[in-house]
Amino acid sequence: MTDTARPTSRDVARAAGVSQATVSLVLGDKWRGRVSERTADTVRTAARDLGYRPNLAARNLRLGRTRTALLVVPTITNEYFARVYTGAARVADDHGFGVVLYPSPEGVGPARDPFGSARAALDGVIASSMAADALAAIGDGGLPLVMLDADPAAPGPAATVNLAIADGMRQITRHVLGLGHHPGDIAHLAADIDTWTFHERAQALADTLGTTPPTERSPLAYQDARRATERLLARPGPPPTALICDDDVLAVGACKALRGHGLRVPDDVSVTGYDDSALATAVEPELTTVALPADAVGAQGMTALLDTLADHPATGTELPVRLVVRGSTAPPRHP
Amino acid sequence: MTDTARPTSRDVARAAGVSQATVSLVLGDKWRGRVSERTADTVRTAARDLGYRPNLAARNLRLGRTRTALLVVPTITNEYFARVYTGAARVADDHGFGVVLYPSPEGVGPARDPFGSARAALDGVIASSMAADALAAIGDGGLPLVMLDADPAAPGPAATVNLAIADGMRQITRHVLGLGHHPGDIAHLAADIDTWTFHERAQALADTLGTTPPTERSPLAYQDARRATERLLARPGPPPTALICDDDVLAVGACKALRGHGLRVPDDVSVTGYDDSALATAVEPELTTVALPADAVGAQGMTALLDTLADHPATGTELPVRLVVRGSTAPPRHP
DNA sequence: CTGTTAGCGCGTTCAG
DNA sequence: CTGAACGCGCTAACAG
Repeated sequence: MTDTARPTSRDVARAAGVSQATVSLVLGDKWRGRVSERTADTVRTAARDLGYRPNLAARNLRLGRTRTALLVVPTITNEYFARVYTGAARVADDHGFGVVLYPSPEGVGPARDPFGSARAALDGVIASSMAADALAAIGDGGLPLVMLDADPAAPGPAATVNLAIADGMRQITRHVLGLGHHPGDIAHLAADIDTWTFHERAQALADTLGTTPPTERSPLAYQDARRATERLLARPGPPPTALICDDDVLAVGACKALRGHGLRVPDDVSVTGYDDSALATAVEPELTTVALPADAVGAQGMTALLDTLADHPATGTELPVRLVVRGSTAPPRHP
Repeated sequence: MTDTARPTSRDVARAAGVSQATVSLVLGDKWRGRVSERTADTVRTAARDLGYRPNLAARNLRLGRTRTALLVVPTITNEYFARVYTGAARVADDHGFGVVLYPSPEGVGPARDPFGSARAALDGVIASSMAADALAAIGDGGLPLVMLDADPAAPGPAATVNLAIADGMRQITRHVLGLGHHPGDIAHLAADIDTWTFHERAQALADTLGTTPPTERSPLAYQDARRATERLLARPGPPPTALICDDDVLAVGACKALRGHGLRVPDDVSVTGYDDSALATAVEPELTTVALPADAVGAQGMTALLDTLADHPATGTELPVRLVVRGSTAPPRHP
């Protein structure tokens, strides 16, 4: 009988012999001292018997808010964003909010109308790791916006939650230098993505090395990273003794390419990742990388949005990151 | 100026000097021969100038449908589900629908009120790879339901889209047997998840081997798979010469454990995965596995839901899978 | 303690 | 060809 028309609150009222308003009060849990215990129970029973579910569209229209936030991410195939979502969803749930995930179709580019496609009616938007122009498209929605892992100097968003991306890159670079690698022997496998987070990494790396390292760019996929690494190895001169990668995925692809050229990790070439995804400990050797508190980012982002919605002054935050040393880095063979 | 109240269709009407109805007709693209070209243009201009966006809640309430489907998945940290989503979203978009992703919080267990948490108002639900009892919770919503990768015999859903899971397991098992592995030397690293898809795998494996292999169960995570494999190796008697895993993630964890015990893959032990995720070619050696047409599953699922919504008779489908032979399998050392 | 009333913003009649 | 009027289902005021 799934074809039965859905009962409305009026149906419940009729069945319970009360008015719609009473139903609303009882089911909305605001009847303390306004409706008799017995009447309340009648209403609840009637609702249950009819299988009543409030019509969200009507409720949203009436209340003018939906208790729903949109989380815009560049891609869904990435553990980091899954963890951001988890953190955001947890906080949201604690406040009776829902989170709808919107993977920006163009990857990192301008989100093509998130408000049309993610058809939900929204109270606010959280956007993670988006390019600046994508931000513009989103900011246009007129909704409160919290940016995650994006340029804190950018205008528009009500609040920003950031990671100490540059600090992480400095830490890992110093770790490699500390192992005895010469600045001139270090190369950079960069993500071919035009966002703040990756600009930061390149900048911090160059700053810490005191020079701009040989760099190849690659999309965030194993095969691409492999090819990019091969381009790096094909350059004239001796191969680097250490390869600093913008992401664990790139690092894994790099390891494959190096191995394919008869180079051993970490004996011949040290490799570092960034993110500390599950992948980092799945491969051999395990990756030296930078751990990111992804769920804290999501949680803080949702908290900031909730604060904004409640007219509390939301501000910018920066979360620390942590160097994780594992087996993919070692002193250079010829110190 | 983000604090400006959002303009309504009435505001647009006022600005354009026409009535609300005219605005609705023009913006709804149903004005051919009912509104003058010039008036229509005035309306469109006014709407653009004001930055008008129709209020979804009101529209949904009026129309009684939301053009939104919910896709329920057991976990978001999985490439397979990301691909299912992509396929579903593509088809949905072609039909003016949106897809909201709902990662069932309890993993595979009963989804705790997907209609409350995924606050969107919904026209239908697509659920992938869910346990039977979770299905019950969802089916209760009274919404059209399409099940993906679930027991086709289960009652309830309007339609089912399935993979030839058993066939895939038969193919990969025959491949291993064909390499010369003895049925008694083959072990099974099973997913510790109580769903149809994994029951099928175990059943098909046992059927093809003609016997129930030594089995360890593990959650879908590298570390767990590693420990499970160690338990397998700790069993009395000679180690297996081939290890058939329910998933690529398990296979990768197994490879780590084997290597830790001084066993080489595939020389000492052959290992197989299932899914053909990006991971399968990221590790060394690359995994022999079964490729799943995940986006086709999502696309078919959405098509079936759309058909159901349009009162077309939707039926069950089964999609073929494909064995992919790579470097992780080889003949046993002592044939 | 309970019922009546009004209106959220939209799309769709029906009368002009 | 256009505008006025109605109601989707719900909840917040207010009246009894």
